[in-house]
Amino acid sequence: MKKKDVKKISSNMEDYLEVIALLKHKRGIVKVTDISQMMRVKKPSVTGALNMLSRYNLVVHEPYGYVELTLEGAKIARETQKRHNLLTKFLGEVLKIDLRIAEQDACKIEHSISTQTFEKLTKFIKFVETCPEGTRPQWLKSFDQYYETGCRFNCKTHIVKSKK
Amino acid sequence: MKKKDVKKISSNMEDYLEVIALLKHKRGIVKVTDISQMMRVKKPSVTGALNMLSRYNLVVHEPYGYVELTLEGAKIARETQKRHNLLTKFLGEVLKIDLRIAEQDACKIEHSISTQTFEKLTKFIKFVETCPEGTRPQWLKSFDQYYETGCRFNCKTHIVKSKK
DNA sequence: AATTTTTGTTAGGATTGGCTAACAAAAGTT
DNA sequence: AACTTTTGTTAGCCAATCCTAACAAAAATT
Repeated sequence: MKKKDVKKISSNMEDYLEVIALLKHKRGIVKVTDISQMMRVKKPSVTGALNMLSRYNLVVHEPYGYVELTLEGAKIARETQKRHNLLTKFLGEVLKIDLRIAEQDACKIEHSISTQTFEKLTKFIKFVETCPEGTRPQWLKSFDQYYETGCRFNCKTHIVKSKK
Repeated sequence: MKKKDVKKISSNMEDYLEVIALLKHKRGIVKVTDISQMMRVKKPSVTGALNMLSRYNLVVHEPYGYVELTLEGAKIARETQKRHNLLTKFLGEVLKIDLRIAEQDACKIEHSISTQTFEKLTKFIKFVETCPEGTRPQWLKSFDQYYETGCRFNCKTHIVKSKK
């Protein structure tokens, strides 16, 4: 099956898969009620979503039984979570957005970013995290200050000074 | 009317408003066919969307007439475009994502970012653009290299070297 | 002015996704 | 075992979007 033939599922379905994976991980079993609570939708909506996910072969779900992800479903869930975590990290750690808001934004943006953006951003965060200067690179601290005060210290000047 | 009372419109409606504003700006008048082409939907879909936007008082549209944005509609369109441009800039100029892809991503993400993220990112870009080192700050060049080669030159070392 | 072409609307249908009310099944209690 | 509570499904409804086919209005042509 070529890439072009893979029917893309909706953001919504991605969200369901993500939640199912999370519950599976946290509790071992996945029940309609739990999904319902976590997704903040009523139970019939969950039943409906599960039917659709079953049609796409992304979950296995016998009526009144537990919910299981298929391999394909688990894969999509993992990928979605990866995007989610990446974005949360970028917004939270790099930009220092409030965690709650970073989470909310990540939750929505996660369905929209291209592979290329995902990869660039991954590298970018790695670039920030592996900075030899310590936890937070100088230039980012400089940005923090710029954001707070509207002023900036010149990177070069600063470093030269610190060597005195 | 308090903020909480403002009924939020869908991403879709935001897109229509954005396109209408764009056409208004480019051609002076806005016709169903143009919207249809730019949105890549059929004309009946446009008629439908315009009816909905009219109900929300975001456009004025007499049957068979031109389309006009109301003040409120224009405001939403402007804000959406601002988010769009910001994201395109960030992805394109900072991360150097291919322009086409940056555009596509921006187009989707623009509907999802919080005010806080918008503002932080705005400052971030300003921080990058007003860098005293020239067009592209040293740390970003360093990232470019890191992305290309997987290796990084130490910022301090580099600067010290360049002073010899 | 009559005809043709273009443009826009209506009517009717599909899909996704959510809801309530009512019922059925499973689990827990006495 | 019988009853109650919890859990899950079905049925039926609504809204947002999109579509096609058919029609109506406006614009352009002859």
